[in-house]
Amino acid sequence: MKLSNVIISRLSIYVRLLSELEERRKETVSSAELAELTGFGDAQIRKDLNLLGQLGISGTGYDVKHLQKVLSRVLGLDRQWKVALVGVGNLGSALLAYPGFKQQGFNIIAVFDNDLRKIGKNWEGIVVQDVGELVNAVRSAKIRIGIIAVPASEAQRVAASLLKAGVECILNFAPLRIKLPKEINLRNVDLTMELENFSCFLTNKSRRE
Amino acid sequence: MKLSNVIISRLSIYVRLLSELEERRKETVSSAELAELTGFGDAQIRKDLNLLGQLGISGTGYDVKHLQKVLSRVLGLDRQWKVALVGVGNLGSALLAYPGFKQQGFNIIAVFDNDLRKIGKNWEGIVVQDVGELVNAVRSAKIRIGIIAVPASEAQRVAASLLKAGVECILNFAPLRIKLPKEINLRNVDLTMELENFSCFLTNKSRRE
DNA sequence: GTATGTGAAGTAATTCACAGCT
DNA sequence: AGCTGTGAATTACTTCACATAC
Repeated sequence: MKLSNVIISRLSIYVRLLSELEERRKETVSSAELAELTGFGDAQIRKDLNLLGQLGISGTGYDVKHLQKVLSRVLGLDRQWKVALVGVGNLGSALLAYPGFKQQGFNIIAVFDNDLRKIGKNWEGIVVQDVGELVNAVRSAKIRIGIIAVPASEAQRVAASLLKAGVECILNFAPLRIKLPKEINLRNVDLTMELENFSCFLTNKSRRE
Repeated sequence: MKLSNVIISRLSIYVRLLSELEERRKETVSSAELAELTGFGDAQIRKDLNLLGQLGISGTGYDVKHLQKVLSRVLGLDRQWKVALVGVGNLGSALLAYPGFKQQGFNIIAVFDNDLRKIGKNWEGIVVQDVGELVNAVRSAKIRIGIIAVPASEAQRVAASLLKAGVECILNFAPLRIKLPKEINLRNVDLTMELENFSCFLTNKSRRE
């Protein structure tokens, strides 16, 4: 079963919505209701869910509890994941303190920086290690997910270390395109790019008016 | 000229790459070189750039300086944008301290929170205002871009206030799908979703092996 | 010769619309 | 009656391939 990124993104949204519905003791939910809640089309929701098996009941909808269980399993949320974070600047610290990660089973268990003032310090309960120790530390802890929250100038080097350490997935916050072999699952969160989308939108909007 | 989001994202990448090339005193660049640097196809790059006019010179490539100027204008990077930030928790503080925004002309000039301990305090040079003042403050400052960095439970309400205040673009960091009229340019940065993509990837990968 | 601009072909994602199940 | 599952149609995005321009 090969799920594309856009589908996985929607599954993430469904699973969150479902836990909400479950809390509200809702037993079943129809694709039309999910469409209303998410803003996606109802057919799309049925298509997405149908990829995971025949989960729906005609005339009734989907069983909230069951669907949530299936989605959680498919997304790998029924287990714990170890994560390495590189860079404890403003953004890195914020990520480390973000409670949402642990809630979903993502545990940042190793943190690295190259700033001597930070190395050895306790940061949200984790001791910051020298980035020079990254390869060994990440490899021996068998960490498969890495987060890059360092300045752009260092990001490519950090990525190379993570690769060497055997990491399979990298979330990059540095505003540049890292080059990595394509078997690595690389995702970029580029905040400036998001704002540039807005400025482009507003610029062209005004031009039209 | 209607540019889709994927295209705007690529234009953002090009413009950054070009400023790098300009610093290195590179005069011209070909679509093949840009393809090598970005990982996109060369035809795609030519298609993207061609949307902005006939900017290339056959047999030579694109003039770095000129192309950069055109891209900056299209993306609206040749002017200043006022931004409102709602929520000064871990993430909000990190965004406020992030130097990349100001560099690109995005100035966070108003900050809001509902925490009495934060209201009135100076945060990176800006006084935090009560979220109750948001509508008036944002409207009178004519701010068109808003960033939501509050917990999920409050995000929809904050979005409604921003809408009321006349904001046209909203960047949402809360892990839920906000409902807004479609003329608002809403973009979501969902960190948990990114990690869920990884856990899904790793789960299915292991299953295959 | 080298690199652009661009129709045509190919691929992916979404929406439509309805047969068939409960 | 109500809602799913799904081929068919549509739309969006990407890649190919080559005539054209420098």
